Amino acid sequence: MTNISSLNALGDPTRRKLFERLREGPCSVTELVHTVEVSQSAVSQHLKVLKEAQLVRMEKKGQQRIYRINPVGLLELRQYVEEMWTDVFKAFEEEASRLAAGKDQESNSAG
Amino acid sequence: MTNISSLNALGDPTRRKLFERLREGPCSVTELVHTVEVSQSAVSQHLKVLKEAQLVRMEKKGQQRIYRINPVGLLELRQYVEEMWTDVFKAFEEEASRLAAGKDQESNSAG
DNA sequence: AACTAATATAAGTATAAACTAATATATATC
DNA sequence: GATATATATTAGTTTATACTTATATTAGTT
Repeated sequence: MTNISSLNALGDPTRRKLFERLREGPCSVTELVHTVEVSQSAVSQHLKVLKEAQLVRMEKKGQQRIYRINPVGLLELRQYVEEMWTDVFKAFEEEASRLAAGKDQESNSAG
Repeated sequence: MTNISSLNALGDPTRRKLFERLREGPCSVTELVHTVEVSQSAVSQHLKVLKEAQLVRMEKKGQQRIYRINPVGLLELRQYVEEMWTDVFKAFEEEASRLAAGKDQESNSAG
């Protein structure tokens, strides 16, 4: 569970920009290069990372390489976050009712 | 939208471990140090990053500092992912029906 | 086959970030 | 107030990674 590559991949702001550009629709590498301020080489390297995280996939079209979002990685990420969210929400609900019942138990035991 | 600090914070595997430990419940820094294989100093630094991303919050208890998950950052992350997911899902539905309707339009226009 | 366009890969460099050791701070206890 | 415990912060080092330049690959064009 800890080794969730999509989180790692989206940790970088340039990759996030690329990913968010792709959310608008599939496009070529050259187009993607225009959306960020790094070299074509850097973009290709970022795309590789995103691809390995299954956040994007690639399709050949003539000389072009068309990239688009791959739902697999995003789904993985989504499930991770949802699981977290459910747990945290549950924990907070429990704590809230605990506090509502008897708030100053801890301060009593301390002082 | 691109500058989402929770994604950045959870990009690091050590911080993810700490965060996931906290999901099980609040605990002190010393306890957190035991869950990872880095120094106490490193843990404190990671906690600082997580705190700045509003993924955790801290509360004093005697000499101890009790950390727990802060839903704010997680909610932010959740919303980001959900928005992505919705868009991507929609795009894929559209594309699927487009493919079902007339699959070989592109190959016609190319050749 | 030579040439161009689009992209990927390799190699090296620069930068950021994670880490450690040492020290400072805060709280508690004697 | 001295001492111990828990944690934060500082400074410096190491490591990872993002980046660039140059080159290789792949596909299309003449």
